[in-house]
Amino acid sequence: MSKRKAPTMTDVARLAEVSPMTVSRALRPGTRISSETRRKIVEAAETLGYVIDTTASGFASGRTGFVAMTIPSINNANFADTALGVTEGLRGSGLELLLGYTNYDINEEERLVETFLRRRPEAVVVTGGAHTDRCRRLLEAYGAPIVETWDLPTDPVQHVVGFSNARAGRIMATHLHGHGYRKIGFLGGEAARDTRGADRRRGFQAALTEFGLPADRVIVSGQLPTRMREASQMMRSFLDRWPDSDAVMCVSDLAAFGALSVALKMGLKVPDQIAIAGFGAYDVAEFALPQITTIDVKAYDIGFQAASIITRHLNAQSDDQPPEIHEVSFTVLQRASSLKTS
Amino acid sequence: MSKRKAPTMTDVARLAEVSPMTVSRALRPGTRISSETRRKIVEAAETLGYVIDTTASGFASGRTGFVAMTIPSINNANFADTALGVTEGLRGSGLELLLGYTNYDINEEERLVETFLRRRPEAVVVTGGAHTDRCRRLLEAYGAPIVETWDLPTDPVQHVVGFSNARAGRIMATHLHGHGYRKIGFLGGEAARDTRGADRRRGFQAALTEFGLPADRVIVSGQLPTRMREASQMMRSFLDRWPDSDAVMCVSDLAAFGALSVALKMGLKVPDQIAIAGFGAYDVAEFALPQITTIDVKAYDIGFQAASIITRHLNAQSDDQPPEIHEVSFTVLQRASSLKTS
DNA sequence: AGAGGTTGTGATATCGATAACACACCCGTT
DNA sequence: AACGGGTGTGTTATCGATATCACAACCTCT
Repeated sequence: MSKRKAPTMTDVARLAEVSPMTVSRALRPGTRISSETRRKIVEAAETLGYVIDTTASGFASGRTGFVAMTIPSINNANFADTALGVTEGLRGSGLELLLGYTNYDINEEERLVETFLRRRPEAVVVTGGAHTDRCRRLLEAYGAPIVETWDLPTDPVQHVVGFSNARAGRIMATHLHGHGYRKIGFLGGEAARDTRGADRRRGFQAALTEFGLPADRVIVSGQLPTRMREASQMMRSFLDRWPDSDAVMCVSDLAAFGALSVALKMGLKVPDQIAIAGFGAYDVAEFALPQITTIDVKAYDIGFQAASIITRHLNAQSDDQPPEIHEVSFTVLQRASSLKTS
Repeated sequence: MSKRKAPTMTDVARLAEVSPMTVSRALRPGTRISSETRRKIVEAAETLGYVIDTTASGFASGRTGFVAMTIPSINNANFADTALGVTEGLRGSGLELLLGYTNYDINEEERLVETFLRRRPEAVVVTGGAHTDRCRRLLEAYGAPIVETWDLPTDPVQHVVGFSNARAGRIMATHLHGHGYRKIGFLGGEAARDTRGADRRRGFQAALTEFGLPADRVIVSGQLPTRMREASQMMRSFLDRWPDSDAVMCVSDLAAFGALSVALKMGLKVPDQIAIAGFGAYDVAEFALPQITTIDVKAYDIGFQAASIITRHLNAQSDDQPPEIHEVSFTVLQRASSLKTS
């Protein structure tokens, strides 16, 4: 607790009777040093309680040893899986992952990205393809690999690992239509902040229109993220306004669970009177009664591929690698909540 | 494209036709500089997409401007709330929060703490009071405020903001006993890794014993964290082994939901045939049918108080402030899952 | 024996910012 | 006119480590 100063490499060097440069080598792998000298130095370092200062070493080597990642919400199983994929994909590269969350707000994202860039990460992973102009400029001016995830932006900053959210919405509409549902709605997908959810909604609506169905049964909440609480209120409004509806897709499984809860409390039979579908393959969709139909995105793979792009580009000799665009797959998990029993 | 270097202060200085020192002043508050010069410099910085390098500035100024925090799991609503509390509590102090997760593993925690200390954080917040010996030594030797949270360690490293998990378990046992349940079990609370969950379990068991009830109906899984999937399997084992049980507390609400799902699927009436209780006041406990009885911990407050301890001690003149121990409150939310209808 | 290579170590410059000092200028006061 | 004090800017040294080059000592091969 005292303000005594931490020992430096020079202190260690003095004690071991070598130059600071030799200490530096002794504490790193892959350097040429005699084992006797190294032993002496490691012993001196232990004696002094010396721990290397990455502020200084990163400064001198030009390497900070970390990758920055922004996600909309800390507490989200999908993004947590992607973060896990990045972490494991970076293993062995000497890079670690630092996370920050944006609360689904691109202004907050801009602030966060700037904060991260101040620490000079060796690469940046962001969620989504929508950014403030300034955030985009910062990313473009920053001389390191940038990966956008969970989306397929039409005009990417650099690398992309994602999927088409619009197509995911479209596929769920097709599933519901194929199982005989005709009065179909959507909960969530606020356009200004949850751009990926909004893309799913628009793809969903477009498909309904193509099937000759009306696509106006939509409830969008200003409250983000749309989770159980928000969705349960939205479901009440939805059933109030369009009581004859026979199916509803929700922007996420959490929302779907909130909607399911309301439907059951109101005495509706799911899926015979109303079908409910979600997105994201959360645990809660699997353990709900009935189980909730959802879309399983390879969230872990998104992160893992992002990490592999990063390590590949950081190791590349050439300065001028082209950006990579990876599309990941997703699958519909058809479950009881959207499969009529009769 | 990826190896282009990020712009430096000297680049900005050149463009704005001033010295680097003047740029440094222009980008910091509380420095003397003419507003015209500042305007010119800020404009040049924007043009270049320049953001200050805290590696270098921290190096020169001896301040790193961040607080490190370790949490067991990224995807956990309670810890996310605590992290949010820290973030907001630090607002205005010029400090930001960097998070790392330990996956409920104190060895991983040690590794993570060491990694953080290399970056010289101005304070460290950890979850829980159980650490490896070496981790403890590192924290004690590090000359900055340390806060342990979510627990009341008998021998704290320094500051503490937490509550007694044993007492939480005890209170839930009292609640179940008070509502007429007598054959009561517990799911979860693995001792080696989830020490806080284990404390809740032990407090729970101790209370049962005091009521003259057997306290051996316990299923502990080695799989961590104990969430819906793990808990559903544990619940099957539990009901298989003690089919006459009339109540069960689970280590968390996620586990409780998994257990509820199994009970309902097996045709058991909740709460009349079996009561189910959780911990943590997750959304899923509120939206489940029936709603799940749980304990609401002031997770946000834990973080906020930790932040206020940190800022207070960093600003203190004296070197020798005593450690602070804050106990936060929690409340039982009595819900349908443990309130017999007859 | 001499050329050529390898190994282990040291000396020096440097990374990007800021602290500390220096200084020129302007203003109001005596 | 001389002085004191504030203001805005530049110069220099420095934080703790590493990249790079230099070099001595030793080895191997012809």
